[in-house]
Parts: sequence; C-alpha cells; structure tokens
Amino acid sequence: MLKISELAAKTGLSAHTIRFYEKHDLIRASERSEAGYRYYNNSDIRRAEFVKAARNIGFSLEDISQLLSIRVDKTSHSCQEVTDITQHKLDEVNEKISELESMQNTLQILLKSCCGGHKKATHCSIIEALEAGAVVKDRSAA
Amino acid sequence: MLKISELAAKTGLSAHTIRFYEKHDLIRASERSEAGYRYYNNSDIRRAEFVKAARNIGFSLEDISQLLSIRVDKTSHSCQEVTDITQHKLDEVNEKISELESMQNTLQILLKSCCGGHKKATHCSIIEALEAGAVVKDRSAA
DNA sequence: GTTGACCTTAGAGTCAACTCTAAGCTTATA
DNA sequence: TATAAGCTTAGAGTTGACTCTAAGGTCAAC
Repeated sequence: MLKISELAAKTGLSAHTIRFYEKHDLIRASERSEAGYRYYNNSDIRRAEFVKAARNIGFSLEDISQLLSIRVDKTSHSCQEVTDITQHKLDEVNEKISELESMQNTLQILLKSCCGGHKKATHCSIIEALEAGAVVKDRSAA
Repeated sequence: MLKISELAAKTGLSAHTIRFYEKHDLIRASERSEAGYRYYNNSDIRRAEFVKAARNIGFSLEDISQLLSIRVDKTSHSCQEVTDITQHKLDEVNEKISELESMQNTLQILLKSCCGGHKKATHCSIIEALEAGAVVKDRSAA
C-alpha cells in the first residue's frame, strides 16, 4: 500500500495531478486511513501506471477514461473500440504533424531569405514576406 | 475605408477576433465614425494582413506583437532580431514535430499489434501494451 | 417608421490539463 | 514536546487564443 507521495514517486505524476485525476475518475485509492489519507493497493497502482502510459502516448484524459472503462470490463468491449480510439488519435497526430511541417517549411524559407545580421531591418526580407502575405498554408482552412 | 465586417471578410478573421486583437494592440482602426464605428484605412488593412500572415505561419500573438514593433520602426531594429524570433519559433515547431512523431510511431505500432475486430477485448494487445507500460518516449522527460 | 442587419462596450465563458492556495489535520523525528 | 514534513479539502488561478453574451445604439431598405 502506497501513500500518495509514494505513488507520485512511482509514476512520475505529482500528488496534485493524482488528486486531479481522481476527481476525473482516472485513478482510485481503494482505501483511506482513519485520518483520510489515501492508500493505493496493487490494483490501484497498475491502474495509475496504465493512465501514465496512455498519457505518455498522448491520449487525452477523455480518451484515457474510455480506455479505462474498456480495461475494467474487457468482455463487454471489442478490440475495434480500442483501435477506433487509437486510430482517431493517430489521425489527430497526423494532422497536427502536417500543419507543423507546413509551418516548418515556411519558417525555413523565411530564415534562408534573411541575412540575419546586425543590419537595420529596413529591407528585412522576413518582414517583407509577411507584408506580402507570406502563406504556405492557411491554418484556418485546415 | 472599411468597416469591421469588411475587414473581417478581407482578412478571414472574425469581427470578434479583430476587436480582440485590437485589445492586444495588434490591429488598429485609425478612425471612428461619430457613432463609434471602427474604420480601417489602407495602412490599418496592411497591418491586419501582416498579422494574419504571421498567425497563419504559427507565430503566437506575443511574437506578432514583437514583429509589429519591428515593422513600425525598422531602422531601430536589426534583421537579427527578426531571425531570432523566427528561429525560436522554428525550434519550437521542430520540437513539437518530434514529440508528435514519437506518438505517431507508438500509435502505429499499437494499431498493427491489434486485430481491431469484433472480438472481445479480453486479450486486446493495445490494452495489454498499456498495462505493460507501453512507452516509446516519456513526454514528461522532454 | 419599422424591421433587421450591423455596430458598440465590458466582461464572462470556453478548452485542456494542470497547478496552486489556504486553512487546517496527522505523523515522524529530534 | 515541538517542529517539520506530509496529508486533507474546496475552490481559485494559469495559459493562449479566442468566443460569446447582454444590453443597447445605428443605419439602410422597403
């Protein structure tokens, strides 16, 4: 049985975050001491580590909540439900990557175009490009 | 001279957003009608388009604020200041991309490992991987 | 002269995921 | 026994970039 600070040390989450996750039903303390201190048993610890693993991968707390409800009653859920959540997350990640790559591309072009030196910015080509409406991809269209 | 809705149409920003940007000194309406309506002259419009271009590239409002203050007084600023802002943004973007690629990688591996079918999730390999602490890269270590 | 579209403001609400605060118990150590 | 470290709670604050609301004034068209 671990106290909250011990669970924090074990998972790398802060005690604050653990309490916050508890409020959102992600982590549980099966027992409490007489004084109200949280105590985590092995099952609680495994659950907390599941949450941490899912968070590391980038799942939202909402996603994690769904994954947990599958985890606690596996026979009522199918693999498809799990892959749907995972695929949806992957789609999101892919979309963010391409947005960022478009920004990366524009930024690299801008940097190459500018001397970057101590000269006055009077004819700075980055400023000029922005004035000319430098746009590789319009994020609002995404 | 454009009214706010016309500037909104021209820039693709909403009138709400234009007023919000004005609060943060990003966009200006040089004139007002007697009734208080905002009117944007050519210089205001160019400034608004500069802001939009910078935002499309992914600059934060804070970055844009700095870029604008360079733009309005180019002789007091150097190209280096501009490239510093741009390089810093590029570094940020690069870091986000590698975080996301790490997630992408993990998600793809998970998806490949799971049947994704209508079978019960009793032995779902994604759930199992999360229980085993599936981590390719720990975001909190980044 | 009235409808409806458009404009104004200050200020509150939204989102996600924390992060912190205050005020007060509890527990371990010296 | 005193002090410090650790725990409790409800609830407020943070971040960035909007987004919306309420309550009201203005303007163009029919």
